[in-house]
Amino acid sequence: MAATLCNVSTSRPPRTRRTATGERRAAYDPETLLEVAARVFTERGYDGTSMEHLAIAAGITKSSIYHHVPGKEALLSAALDRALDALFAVCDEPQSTTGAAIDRLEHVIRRSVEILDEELPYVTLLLRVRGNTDTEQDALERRRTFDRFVTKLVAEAAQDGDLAPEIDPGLTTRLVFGMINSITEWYHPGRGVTVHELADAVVAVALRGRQA
Amino acid sequence: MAATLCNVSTSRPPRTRRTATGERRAAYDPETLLEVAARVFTERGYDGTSMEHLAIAAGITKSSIYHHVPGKEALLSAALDRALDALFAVCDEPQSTTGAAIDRLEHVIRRSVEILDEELPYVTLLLRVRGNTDTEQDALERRRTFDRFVTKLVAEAAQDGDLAPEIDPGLTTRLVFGMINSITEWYHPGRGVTVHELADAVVAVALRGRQA
DNA sequence: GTCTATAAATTGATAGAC
DNA sequence: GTCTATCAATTTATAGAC
Repeated sequence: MAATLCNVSTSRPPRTRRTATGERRAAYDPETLLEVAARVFTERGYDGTSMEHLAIAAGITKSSIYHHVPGKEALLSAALDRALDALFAVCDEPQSTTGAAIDRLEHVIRRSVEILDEELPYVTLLLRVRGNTDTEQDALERRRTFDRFVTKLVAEAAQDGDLAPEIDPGLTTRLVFGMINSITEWYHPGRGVTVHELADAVVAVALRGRQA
Repeated sequence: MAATLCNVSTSRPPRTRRTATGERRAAYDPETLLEVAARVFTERGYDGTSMEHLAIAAGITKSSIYHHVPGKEALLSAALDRALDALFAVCDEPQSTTGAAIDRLEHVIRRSVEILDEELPYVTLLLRVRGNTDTEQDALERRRTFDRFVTKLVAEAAQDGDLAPEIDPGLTTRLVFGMINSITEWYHPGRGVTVHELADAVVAVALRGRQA
C-alpha cells in the first residue's frame, strides 16, 4: 500500500521559530511543505529530488522534514492524491452524470481545465509520474480509471451523432486530454490568458463544428 | 558549452566479445548505447538514472560506458540533438517554405508526427527535459526556436483567413503541439494506429473545418 | 573494449540535544 | 519543531589489469 502523509488533517496553525541566524519566521505548515514538495518533484523529477533539495526549498533541514512526514514517498503520495481526488470529484458532479453525452463531455473538459488551474502544482506532478515506484503506479491506475470515464462520454457523444464519427473515441480522448494536459507545460495562473479563455480555446479546438 | 558524444561518427562495425560467464555476443555499438540511454533517461528521468542503471540496460559495466562516452551528460546531449536536428530539418523542407501558409502548416504538423514515429526514443526524451542542466537548457532553447517557426505559420494562416481568427496564434500552437507531443505518452510504432492514421487524426482535430 | 577495485561525494534516514 | 552529527548505501568517475 502507498505511504500516506501524516498529520495533514490535524495540523495546527503555523507558529514562529528562530533560524540558525536568529531570524524569526513562520514555523512549518504541512500544507506548505506539500506544495513545495510537489513543485520540486515536478522540476527535478521524483528520483532526481533529494531530501536535501526539499529541505533547501522549504527552508528547513532534512531532519525537520522527517518530523512532518515519514519519508519522501509519503509526500509524493499525498500530492498525487490531491490531484486525483479533485479529478474524481468532477465525475460525481450532476452535470457529469445527467443530460446529453456531448454536454456532459464539455462539462468534464471545462472542469478539468479549471482543476488544472486550481491545483496546478499537484496536477502537473501527476502528469510527470511514470510508474517507477508503487506509489506512482497506484496514481497511474487511478488516472486510467478517469480516462475510461471520459472515453465512455466520447463514445456516447459520437453515437448520438454529436461528434465526428470518423475518429476512434479512445484516440480522440487521448488527443484532447493530451492537449489539456500539455497546458501544465506553460500555464501560470494570473499571467496571460485566464482560465475561462483557456477552457473556451480547448473546447473550440476539441469540439469545433459543434460549437454555436 | 554542452558536452558532446565522442566517436559516434567514427564507430566501427560491432565485433564479438565474451561476457563474464563466457557467453558470446555483439560488442557494443555507440549507436545502440545512445538509444538505450535515451530510453532509460525517459523512463527514470535523467537525474533518476544512474550509470549503473545504464550499464545494466546496456549489458555492460559502468566502466565500459566511460570508454564510449566522456560521461552521463554527453549521452543526454547527443540524444537530444538527434531529436532536434530531425525537427529542424523539417523547417528547411521546400513544402515548409513555399505555398500557402495553411498548407505549409499542415505539412509541418504531418512531418512532426512522422518524426515522432521515426525518432520516438529521442523525441520522447526531448519532451521530458525540464532545463535542470546546461545541456537541457540548450535543448529547450532550440525547442523554443522551432515553436516560433510554427507560431509564425499559424499567424500567417489566420491572416489568410484559413484558420479561425478567434484564438491567439501562440495559444493555438501550444494547444496543437501539446496534442502532438502527448502522443509520446502512449504511442508504440507498429502497434494499434499507424503513423498516417495518427497524422490524419491530428490534422482533423487541429485544422478541422478547413478539411475536405 | 571489457573488466575489478576503489575513490570521493551524495543519498535517504535515524539518534538525540535543545 | 528544529537542529547537529552520523550511518549505511549509492552516486559519478578513475586507475589499471587483461
